[in-house]
Amino acid sequence: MIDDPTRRRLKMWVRLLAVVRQTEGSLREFVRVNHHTTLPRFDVLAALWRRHEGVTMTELSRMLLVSNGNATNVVARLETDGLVRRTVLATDRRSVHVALTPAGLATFERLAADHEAEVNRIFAPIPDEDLDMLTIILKRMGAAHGNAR
Amino acid sequence: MIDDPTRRRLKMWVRLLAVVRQTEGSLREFVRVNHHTTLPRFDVLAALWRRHEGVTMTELSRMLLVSNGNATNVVARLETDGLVRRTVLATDRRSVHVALTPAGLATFERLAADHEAEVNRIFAPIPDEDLDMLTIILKRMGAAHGNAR
DNA sequence: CCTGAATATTTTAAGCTTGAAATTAATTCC
DNA sequence: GGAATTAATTTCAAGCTTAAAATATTCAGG
Repeated sequence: MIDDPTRRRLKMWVRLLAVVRQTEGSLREFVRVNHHTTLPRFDVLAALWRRHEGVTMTELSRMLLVSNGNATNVVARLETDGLVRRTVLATDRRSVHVALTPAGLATFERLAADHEAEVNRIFAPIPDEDLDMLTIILKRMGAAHGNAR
Repeated sequence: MIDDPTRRRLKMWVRLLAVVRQTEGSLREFVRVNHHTTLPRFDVLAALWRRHEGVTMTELSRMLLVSNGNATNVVARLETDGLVRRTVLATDRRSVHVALTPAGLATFERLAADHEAEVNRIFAPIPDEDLDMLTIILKRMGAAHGNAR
């Protein structure tokens, strides 16, 4: 019972969740204090930066693993602030294309550099071997998720 | 630049976040469909189950890594449903003691068994070695977090 | 062409979450 | 003992998030 593999998986999940929540807490505080913004907004900007030609709302919500309604809200606020632009596609008027504005690009690039440095700071104590091993295992876990559904 | 250790840490974090979000999505769906409840409620019940003598609101929010106002809300809803009990401490009338009711205990125990099985199902493809390695690394990461602040 | 199914998005209602302000109680320090 | 500080919790406003319903558009058959 002590080494019950089911229990071991549960404990790993609890730890995984704890590490992620602590880290998210640190990063949330960091972007709030230093850039007056939030993680969901950062995530949207980052997704649009990676696909600088722009994406549809459906693509965006899949990239971020959030609901479509959620994406609508965050994007709407970013549009109000002039950081992203929404345009209805001429080829399919159901679809909405979202892309960074020049202001959004500039904002994100400032933000991203600091964010990366902060992530680096937070994980600095993790030895390189752990980091590599972790990345490999996470890659496999992501793949398993994809297959499971 | 390709093997920039800072970039490696960032990529690991992005993967970590993705795995956790996918898993949370699966678990959220699972508890919603099978038990008509949510993950935040489950988390509170689990924390109270682990400390069956009950905890104060402050302890609870620290255990769950959420804000105090958040804990107040979720606990208030659980109290309405008769799953937890709140009592002002006689020794310190500022503090509120929260504990499972018998109904809450019964509900949680049904829930927990299924939840554990689902976590097991989700992580079943992960080999035992990966699981052990992951647990060790996560333990170190948690410790690093503790030290960093 | 027209109707029905499928697709993309927004809207809605409810709940979750945060950070800050407000409230209440205990403690400390003259 | 009373004022000021500290501590525990709740309240509040704003934003985040989801699932489901509503809207609008496209597509596929007849």
